[in-house]
Amino acid sequence: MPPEPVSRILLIDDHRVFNDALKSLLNEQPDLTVCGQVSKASEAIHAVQRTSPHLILLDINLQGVNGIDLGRAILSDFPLVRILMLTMYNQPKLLDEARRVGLQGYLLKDASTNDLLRAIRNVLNGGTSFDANVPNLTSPPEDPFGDQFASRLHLTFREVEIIALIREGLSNEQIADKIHLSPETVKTHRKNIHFKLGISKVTELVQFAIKNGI
Amino acid sequence: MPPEPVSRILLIDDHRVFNDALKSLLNEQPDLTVCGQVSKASEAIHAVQRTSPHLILLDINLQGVNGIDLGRAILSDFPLVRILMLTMYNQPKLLDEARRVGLQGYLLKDASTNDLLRAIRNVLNGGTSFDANVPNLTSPPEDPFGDQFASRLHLTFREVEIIALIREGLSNEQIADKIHLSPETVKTHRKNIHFKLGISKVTELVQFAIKNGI
DNA sequence: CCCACCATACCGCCTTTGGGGTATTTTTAT
DNA sequence: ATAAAAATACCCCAAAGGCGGTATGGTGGG
Repeated sequence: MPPEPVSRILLIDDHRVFNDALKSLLNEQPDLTVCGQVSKASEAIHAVQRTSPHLILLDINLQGVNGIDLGRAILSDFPLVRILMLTMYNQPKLLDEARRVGLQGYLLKDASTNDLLRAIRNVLNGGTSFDANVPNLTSPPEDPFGDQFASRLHLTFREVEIIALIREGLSNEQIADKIHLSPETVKTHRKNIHFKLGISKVTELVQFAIKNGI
Repeated sequence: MPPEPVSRILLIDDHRVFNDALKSLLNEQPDLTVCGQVSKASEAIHAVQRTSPHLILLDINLQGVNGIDLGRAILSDFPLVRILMLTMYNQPKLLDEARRVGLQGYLLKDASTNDLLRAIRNVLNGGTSFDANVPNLTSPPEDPFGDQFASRLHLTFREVEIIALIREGLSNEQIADKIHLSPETVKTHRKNIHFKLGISKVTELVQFAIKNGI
């Protein structure tokens, strides 16, 4: 076994109803660490920047601000962070919105600690945990779509397709031939991909592709 | 479990002392198959070309030709094949030469079938089995050096270093700055790397680097 | 109906890679 | 001591990628 990497978790919670139990739970896990905690939405972005968490546990009820909006804001600045939403309300509409925004999970605060821990690990492993009854779709990266990175980063079908071909080592020209496009169009898609992923080089793109199983 | 890929093994053996027992042993393994057998060094290269083996079991005592020289010749044409040398002689000098040439293992013919099988699987998994007493260094890719792909592909220290930097997304210029070289030198190393790996694009290089944990 | 998004395509300009060389110095192995 | 391998560096030229634009047809939602 390698030395086991530690995953940093940031808590964003207004009420603190949940956090004491949660924190002692997390403290028992050698591979998980709470890297910070904020209670105001205004501090959230800064905290993310400061602590570079792998996972954010986000309370949906922050003063005034909608947790989902905050989630979206965080993701737009830090597209690679994974966010698990905690809520007291089992509202399909909110769940759906969370999913659309690109969060990795939505679970009820009355979930058992076991369920919670399972959800956390699941999300850290690249899966998602949605639904009010915390059914953990133990799904490592598989299909680019369906709550995967593709929708999270707003990648279109064409873009994912082209990422795969770039990863295979094809040039713009070859890609164009293969899917019957102008090389110029491939270049355009490529520019958009770079923009969406916040990268600028093929090397970064290949790494992204491999990490996400494209 | 995935459908379990079958590994092809090519035997190059002059004496056939070993092969009958060996072949029945291999036949019992569902995931291993003997894809060919030759007894003359002159046929070896052609057989490798024809059968694309994953592993070659190479007798060190071929008529006239030194098995190590043959191993070197095979590797120069097929750098990705893995070669396990079989010998009756426990000669540290030969062992050392085998290692330097880039073979993955050197083991005595009187090794137990268990040891042999262990060595074969080990080498197929990317490890090495050297030493006369068949100590299997059950080592998945870790350190580039120490009988890993680096020596197998004759990559030098500088080259591995530069592969790592390329993978990180640095340009020739940036690499040059970082390790205090001329960009032209970095280009030269890069050309050599491409030649040794038989590739021509960064994308392929990044994939190689990730696969080998550089 | 309009707007946002997607997919398509082109232009120009500059940087970076890739492939072909050659050459010198330093290190290592025999 | 000497030969081989590694590391350094330069040349030229072509190919590919990155970055800045702009533009048009299609589609789907409010």
